[in-house]
Amino acid sequence: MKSEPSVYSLQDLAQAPGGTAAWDGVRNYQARNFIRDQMQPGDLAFFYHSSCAQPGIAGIMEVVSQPYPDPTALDPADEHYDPKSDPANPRWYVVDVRYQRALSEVIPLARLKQCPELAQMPLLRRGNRLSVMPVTPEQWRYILTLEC
DNA sequence: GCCAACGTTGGC
DNA sequence: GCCAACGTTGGC
Repeated sequence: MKSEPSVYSLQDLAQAPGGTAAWDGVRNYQARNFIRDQMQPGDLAFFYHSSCAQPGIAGIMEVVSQPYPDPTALDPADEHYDPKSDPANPRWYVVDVRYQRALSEVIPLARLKQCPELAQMPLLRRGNRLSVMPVTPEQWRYILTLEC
């Protein structure tokens, strides 16, 4: 799950009450589908820092809620408000995530790209712009071996 | 700041 | 339903 650290970083999540926050503001249908249809409490996720000096995987968090409608989409005062989202038929979804730990060092995108084992990851596909995407168990385990 | 890649919008 | 124009993402 990607976030720009200048907007919301792993450290921000760590300092949130209970280390927990709603992963809100996702406004892409494919990413929405992953949240709404695939995520369950107990799932783990990498926190990826994008659009920054060192893009890469910064830490690990846990999904701690079922998917539910994104409240920011229904709040006219919120910058992520979507007037086309209907409370009776919500268009956008969130899950709550809880900080688990930071990696010993950020695993840079450039390092991930060097690994043939990870070539199939959507994250590494050319032109990928998804902010939420799946990681296979094999990819997950392999990435953790890159942590020194 | 540049620009490639992609998603969305809207005219037809 | 097509597709050009536009906006956004995100690495570099």
